[in-house]
Amino acid sequence: MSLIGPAKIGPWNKFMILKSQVEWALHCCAILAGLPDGRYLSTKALAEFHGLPKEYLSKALQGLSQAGLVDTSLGPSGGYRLAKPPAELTFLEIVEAVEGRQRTFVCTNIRANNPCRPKDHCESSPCAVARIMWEADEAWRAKLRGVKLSDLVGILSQEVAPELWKSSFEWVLERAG
Amino acid sequence: MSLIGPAKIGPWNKFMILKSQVEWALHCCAILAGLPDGRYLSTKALAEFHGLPKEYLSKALQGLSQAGLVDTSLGPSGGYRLAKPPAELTFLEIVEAVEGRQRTFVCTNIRANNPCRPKDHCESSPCAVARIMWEADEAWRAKLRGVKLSDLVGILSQEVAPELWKSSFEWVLERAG
DNA sequence: CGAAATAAGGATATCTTTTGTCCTTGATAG
DNA sequence: CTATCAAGGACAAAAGATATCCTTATTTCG
Repeated sequence: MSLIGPAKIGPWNKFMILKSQVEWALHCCAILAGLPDGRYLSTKALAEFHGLPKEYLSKALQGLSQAGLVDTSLGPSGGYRLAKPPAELTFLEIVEAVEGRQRTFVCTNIRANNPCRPKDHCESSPCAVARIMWEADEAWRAKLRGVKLSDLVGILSQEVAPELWKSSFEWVLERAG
Repeated sequence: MSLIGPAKIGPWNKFMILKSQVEWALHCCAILAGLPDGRYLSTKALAEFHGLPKEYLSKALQGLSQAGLVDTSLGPSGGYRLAKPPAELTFLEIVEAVEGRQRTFVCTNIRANNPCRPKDHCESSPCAVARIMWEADEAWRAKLRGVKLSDLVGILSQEVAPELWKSSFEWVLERAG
């Protein structure tokens, strides 16, 4: 059997996908980057601004907090702010804070099941297949490590319509404690 | 709140992960690469060699078949063989045949929920966040596109113990139709 | 021709992960 | 003192991954 052209897309249209919380966290950090010094923005405001479920967004923000990327404050006028300048915060840090640090390829070492293999056989190094897949993972990480939050803010400040940029800034300021 | 050092690993130790079928498909292709011209190896043999559930492995091989990476043959002495030389078959092709071609980052365009946004507002270009994430995806793909199946075979032929290499080859030959 | 082996693939079951809600606790500002 | 906040535990629903079983059409071999 053979098909002409690229793979027929059957049940295989679903790919490994990052959690939606990663998208949420990145957008939230972009907003926090515009916050004046010493002020905080609450989960409620961030959820409302992005049209997201507040309780679930909270889990993503807790991830950022546990990773030390944001500072938090309790009580009225509390919320989140960045723990360091946007120029020192990378995409990779944000992604990993929410999604974790595990590789996308997990080696289950199926070479060990080879029936020709002596029982006491011991592998010297990780499986070659895994090493290659891990290199691709590292290329992905390297790319994200090279992008700072300040880069995103720079792009947005050019792309977003000036009126929208301004009104959004004011919207946030009204709610920042 | 702040924690010293890297992210605390809580429930976040699970990362987006490729299907185990990707690993299986790569190892199976490595075996098929050593098959003499015109011969086929069955799902049954591939499953037994790698210690995998035959019926489920079959789904992965069907993915390879639908993508045109392997040829199949029915009946006794039937099975799979590569549809092209190992030097022309990339890791990316194999991974995508099983896992699909979708990006790891899905943009749900949450910027559209911005309450400051006019209702008739229309975006010119994809979200900047998505574009950055997609560049990382492309770096991952580029890396896998650069690795040929023949590269893997080359590494394995050097790393695998010569006796094991030889006995495995013979094991496969005995079962190849 | 008939029997055995094969790939293709549909139907179904189970387990894990993702997504989301609800509630309690302790801290803080006004 | 009260309202508001983050942290986080418990729980539920939906989606995806990991299988297993069965049917169908095809091919080889005796």
